[in-house]
Amino acid sequence: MKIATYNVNGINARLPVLLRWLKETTPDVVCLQELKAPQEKFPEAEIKEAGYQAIWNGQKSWNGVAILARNEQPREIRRELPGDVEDTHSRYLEATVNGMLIGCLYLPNGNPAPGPKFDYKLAWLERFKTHAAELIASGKPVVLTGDYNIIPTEADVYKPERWFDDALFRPESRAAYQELLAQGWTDALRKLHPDKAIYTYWDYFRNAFGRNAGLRIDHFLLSPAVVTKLKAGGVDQFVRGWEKSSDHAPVWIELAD
DNA sequence: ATGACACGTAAGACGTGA
Repeated sequence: MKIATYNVNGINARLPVLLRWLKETTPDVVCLQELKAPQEKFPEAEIKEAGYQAIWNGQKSWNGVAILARNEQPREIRRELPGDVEDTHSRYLEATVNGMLIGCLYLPNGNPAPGPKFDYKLAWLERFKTHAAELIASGKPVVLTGDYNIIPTEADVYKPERWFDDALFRPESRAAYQELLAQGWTDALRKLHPDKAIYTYWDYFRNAFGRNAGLRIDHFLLSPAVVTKLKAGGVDQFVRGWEKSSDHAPVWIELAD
């Protein structure tokens, strides 16, 4: 079973790239973030034509998440992160596919920090930690994947000193990520490649991709029942080099059946 | 310190992203 995550930065702007990537790599489950499309503008027909059934949580202009499954209908569990009825951002979607619980998340960016946007990020992280603790306590196989907007360590950024004051790398953000790991979650890509420089995002400016000036901010956190099945994982970096690419690349893991 | 690029919205810049 291959599970992938991809921040598309606009599902309709990215549709040709998305369909090409699906066709070439045929993941079984796909979590998408930054749809940047309202619920009714999701390209359901094209996705279905590609062999995927989908659930999605759209929003006009910003945010938006989706879960796709190949030849299968994802069974929706929830479309909101619990803990704040006032939160209107479409940033979380949860479903079961093949008995596996999949959480698809688009964590707030949080810049500029400090400020209200950073406060929102930290509050979202608190809610996420609470929910993650409940999920891991269930003992079920759970995969929490998406754009975390957190650079976990200095090994996950091309030039750490440039990012110390950024919301993605500030101590509060990194500490929250470590607290998730302390709950018992495993960072799948880091476990598979402990010493490798792995990036999942390269900004559009200054030829960042050509210089490999990247960040690792899209992650897979696995519950213990899933870690035992982990066979492989990586970044489809070649997709970032395509015409009209997102600034993120798809990330994937392969699990034993 | 700034801005470069891309997206959506909406019809010209502007807010946002990371």
